[in-house]
Amino acid sequence: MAKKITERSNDYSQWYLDVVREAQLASHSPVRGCMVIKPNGYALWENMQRQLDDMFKETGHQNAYFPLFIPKSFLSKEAQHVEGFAKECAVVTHSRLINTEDGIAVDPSSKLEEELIVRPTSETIIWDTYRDWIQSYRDLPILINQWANVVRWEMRTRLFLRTMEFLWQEGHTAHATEQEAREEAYRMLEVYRSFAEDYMAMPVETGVKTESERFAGAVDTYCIEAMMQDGKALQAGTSHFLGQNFAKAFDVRFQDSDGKEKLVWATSWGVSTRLIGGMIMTHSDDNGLVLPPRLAPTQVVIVPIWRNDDEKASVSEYGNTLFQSLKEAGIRVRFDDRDQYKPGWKFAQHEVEGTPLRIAIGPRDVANNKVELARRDTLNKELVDREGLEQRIPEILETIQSDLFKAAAERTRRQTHTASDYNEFKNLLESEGGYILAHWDRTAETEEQIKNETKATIRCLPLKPEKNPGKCMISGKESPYPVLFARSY
RNA sequence: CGGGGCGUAGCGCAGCCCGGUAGCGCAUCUGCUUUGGGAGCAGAGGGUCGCAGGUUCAAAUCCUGUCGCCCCGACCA
Repeated sequence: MAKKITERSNDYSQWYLDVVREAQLASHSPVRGCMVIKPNGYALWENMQRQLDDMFKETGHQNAYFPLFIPKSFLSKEAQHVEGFAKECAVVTHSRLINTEDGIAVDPSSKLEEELIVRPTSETIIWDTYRDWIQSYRDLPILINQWANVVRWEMRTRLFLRTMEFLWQEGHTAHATEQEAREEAYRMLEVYRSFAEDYMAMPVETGVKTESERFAGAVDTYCIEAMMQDGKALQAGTSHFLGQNFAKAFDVRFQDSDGKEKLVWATSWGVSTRLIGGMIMTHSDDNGLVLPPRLAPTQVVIVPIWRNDDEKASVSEYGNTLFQSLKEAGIRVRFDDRDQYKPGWKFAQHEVEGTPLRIAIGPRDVANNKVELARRDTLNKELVDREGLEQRIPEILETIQSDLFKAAAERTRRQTHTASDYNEFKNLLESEGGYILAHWDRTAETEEQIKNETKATIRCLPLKPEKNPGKCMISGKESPYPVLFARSY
């Protein structure tokens, strides 16, 4: 009778798909690698958007919107950038369809003079535009964000974690000095860290990427990395210090206060619907989705129970009053009084959909002035007084929020290991998975070798490293501090 | 791009080997009884069996081709 969710221990990948389906977050579309984000999933994204957007505004950014299509010539202006994205671009070549005997076909006569790229990211078109916006240091900084969809022609896709089209935000900023741009990149990384930890309840490691993992066209890529329950790491957000690479490529100069003409300094930063995948894999269990209260579309669901019309009348009134009162207290609450479903069905459904807190009320509770509270994260049930719920429930929600974070942080700690030599490294990777801190000589060759031999990559060089110099586990050369390895999504 | 799987009712699937009236569960609709962890009974509606050829008296089933999606590996957020 229970919903068919594969157990995590049995098949983690299938479990993930089952949760996404049963929680009604998204479904596969007829188009390979693309998904339909269903209302439950989109509501979650909207809550993330709202919070992030506030945080961007708080740090001085404004939203704008740039085109979906990018002239092919733009993309080739920055050498590293085009190299990084060339292999995964959707290209628009024609503008018209015609009817033929076999149905519909591309009209050969509608071939575009200049082909258009569906944006994989917007640096190029934005920097082409910024050139016109910037003349003087007085025009700087430019602090812009855009909410958009992007397309990357991926070989292998997974709902939310990697889809060919995904939703994201991309911030693009222009600055007069290197220091200012670097500070911006750090600032936004911190915004991401705080969003991940304080709202998603997902503990993250902050760090800087190695050259091979760096964003194409960036000087430095900073990231937040999160550890999933199956021991694989997820890159959850990135913030790039772009140096003057795009300013050079698009000839974006400004006249500084000293009268000299200079190249502009840049950053870009983004998080995507991938965060939803990360959140699922951070908190959910074999019963389905578990959501942090701060982002849950519905924080509290009230399920009424009755056997006859009299009970229905009294329970409905009791429930409705509670509903109104919680709503006025600013809680995202739903009174699920649908008559076509029985209470047991609703319990199970809200559980699989991850609603953080359930309130059940029946005739007994009405008589005793009580309600039954059930926490989604712990599955604990408790009979409590109706009195004072308006104050108590926000507290419980915050407790759930912080308990989720603590549990995930504790799990991540357990999944973080230290390897003193390569053998131990490989053994840990096979037996435990998770993060492995190990010494590395900072050469691309060693990094490559480890990746080829173990499939583990350097997730990042932690921004706040342990201060214990050592020797690279491969080459034996000096390493100022251990770096973070893991297999990843 | 390799390897595997799948396409049959809204969803999940069986049927295919061995050709012979297209089925099951869930969902939907009607009625009655139910409601503190996914209700029961009775009845009803719903299908170009992915597509195109072929074999045959007869094809979901056999043959050939083709399209698509999913999963696992090589690239990436």
